[in-house]
Amino acid sequence: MANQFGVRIRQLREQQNLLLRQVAPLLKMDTPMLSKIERGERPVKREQITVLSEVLKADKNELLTLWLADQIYDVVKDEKLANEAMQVAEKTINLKKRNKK
Amino acid sequence: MANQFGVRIRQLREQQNLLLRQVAPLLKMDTPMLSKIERGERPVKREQITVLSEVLKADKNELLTLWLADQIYDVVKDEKLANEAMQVAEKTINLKKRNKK
DNA sequence: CTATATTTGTCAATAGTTGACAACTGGGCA
DNA sequence: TGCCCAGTTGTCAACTATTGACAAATATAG
Repeated sequence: MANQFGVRIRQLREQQNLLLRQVAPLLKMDTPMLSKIERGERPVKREQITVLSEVLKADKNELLTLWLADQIYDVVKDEKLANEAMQVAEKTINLKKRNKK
Repeated sequence: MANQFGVRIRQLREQQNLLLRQVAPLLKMDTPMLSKIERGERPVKREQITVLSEVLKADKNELLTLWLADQIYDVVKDEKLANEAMQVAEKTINLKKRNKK
């Protein structure tokens, strides 16, 4: 599982000298769970990012971007055609954006 | 569900005047299933792409690229930060590639 | 050794996916 | 009109995967 996200939130948590057991309850999970999330062993839900960014006083967009990048990476990580696929996907994204939808 | 892949295989099938009921059994599925796949209503498994490219005499890499692009698109389609995330993911991909793994 | 922080392993409950089938729609044509 | 035929839609039980929760193990510091 890709994990720039987990690495980053661990970094943020440690910078603020917060313990897993302090942060976990705020996210309504237990300590082992948060540990696993930070190490990318368990997936993070999109909705949890908002709470995380508040608790860790982090920029939500930064975290969201990392989280999305992880999802994307998971899709293509073992693929020879990763770069080609990314290009095609990017084209599609920009096309849809232009069409207001 | 993103569906450049489905659109393309439908196109290929129609170009060759093949019917759903002719192609579906070759892929070990029934007609409704293939119909749904072509319209993006059901996901396609990675392993099915090889068989599909053979049955439809298509370039496997082309189909694989479209399929991957669909997966990527599904991840970011409703995201404001889609482009940023794509950039980050691309960086990661190229980094890992450089590190031989 | 003890206390505290984190990690690992396990598992039942739940949620999601799958393949299969029946039923329906729409078009063509006798 | 009625009957095919190609494709579509809806449903559902069986299966698979994910989840949250907990106990136990490990690691680190005094």
